[in-house]
Amino acid sequence: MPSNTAPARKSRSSSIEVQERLLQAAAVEFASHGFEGASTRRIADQAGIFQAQIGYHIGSKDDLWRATVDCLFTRLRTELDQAITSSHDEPVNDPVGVFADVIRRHVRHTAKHPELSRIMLMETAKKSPRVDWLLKNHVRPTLAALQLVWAEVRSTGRGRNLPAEEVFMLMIGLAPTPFAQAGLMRPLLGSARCTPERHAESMIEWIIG
Amino acid sequence: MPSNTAPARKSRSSSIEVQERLLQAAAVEFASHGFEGASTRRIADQAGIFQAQIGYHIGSKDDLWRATVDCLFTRLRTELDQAITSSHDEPVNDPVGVFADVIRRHVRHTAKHPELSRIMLMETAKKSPRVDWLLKNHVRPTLAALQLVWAEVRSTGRGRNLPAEEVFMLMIGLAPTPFAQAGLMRPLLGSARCTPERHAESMIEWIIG
DNA sequence: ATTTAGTTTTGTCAACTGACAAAACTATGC
DNA sequence: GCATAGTTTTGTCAGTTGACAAAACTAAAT
Repeated sequence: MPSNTAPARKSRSSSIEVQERLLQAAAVEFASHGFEGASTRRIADQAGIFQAQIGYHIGSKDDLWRATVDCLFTRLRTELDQAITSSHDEPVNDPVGVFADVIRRHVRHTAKHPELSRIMLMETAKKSPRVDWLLKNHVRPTLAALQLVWAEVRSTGRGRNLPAEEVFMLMIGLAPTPFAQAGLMRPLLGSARCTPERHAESMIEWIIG
Repeated sequence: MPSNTAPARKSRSSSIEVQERLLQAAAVEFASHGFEGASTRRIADQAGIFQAQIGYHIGSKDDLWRATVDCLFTRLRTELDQAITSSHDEPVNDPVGVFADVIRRHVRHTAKHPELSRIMLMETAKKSPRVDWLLKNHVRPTLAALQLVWAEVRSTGRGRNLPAEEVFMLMIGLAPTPFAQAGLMRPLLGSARCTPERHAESMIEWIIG
């Protein structure tokens, strides 16, 4: 690992920039080949660095996977939090509008960055240390935040009569489908129906009604 | 490849039996590691044969993948066809009941054999020769059959006002979620909600209403 | 100018990958 | 009993994998 002390050295390509390219390339590779199928050499090539630098900057292949998911999930969480926390500032309280906004942001984000959905799709077949880590550090915290919003929606009497768990399944299972399985879905549904905007409105209808 | 002529020889373990074990093992391996991550040696070990026999009985790794998907999809199609064709014999015509039966069979089958759903999940991220082959030989024919049933449902005035394409997406995207992503979904939703029966009824409610 | 910490580059390692060749084996047909 | 077709077993091939070691390099601190 790089500098753990001192006032941050400078370097030929600023270490941070290297890590960014690395995590970006890793996301694409893990998303298209899964953890085992992914090659650290291909990732390094794509990032324009040497394979051994992965070990230096991040660590093992497993460390790289976790760092990649950390990065992707943080970006998603930031996006969703904008819908949730911004509502607290407003005087008017419109939980339904907030939840619809969450759905729209989630779908848009999934369409623009299908990597996270695909990585989760591939690694969550059965219990594993990686899945446990994923649940503990990212999925459960995110869903806890969503659950609060959904409870508010239900308390206004609006929204379909669905338990929060089913809403989560609809969001996790359905939102990425047209984009994370684009090779199958685009020929099947047509490109028009695989638009984020259109898919988001469908999902709002299904979940909120 | 084995006997292409003559009255089917006998052998130490009947060639057919070897292929069955092989395809079974291949399904599990491809489903858990994807095409690239799968190892023909692990598959052979699991089937209790030597790696070189794969080449003899089936062919290349790619041939093995296609043979595996052929086998899995045929089994699914047989299951679904029982719901569709059996209704033609009956004097009473109840498209809604038939479609609900299709959903129940699909969900049950996906729960019992998650391998096909997982293989499709992993390989259909983007267009590829394998995806083209999958669409042409299996997905499109199956969906064409389903489309007829859905049209009948809609013509009775029942069933939600959804285009067939969205119904397909719901079925393909949602039916496998609790089982093909069991490592994520069971801890999240609880085992009780991951029952095939319960999930099937939820899906019938979402699709037919 | 020289030390020092951070970073890159090159090289190597055993383990594994899929494919192929050829030998060994086995049951059947004649 | 012997040839034959079908099947299994063993061995090998070049290529790739993740990890590690060490050298080379660079920029800042003294």
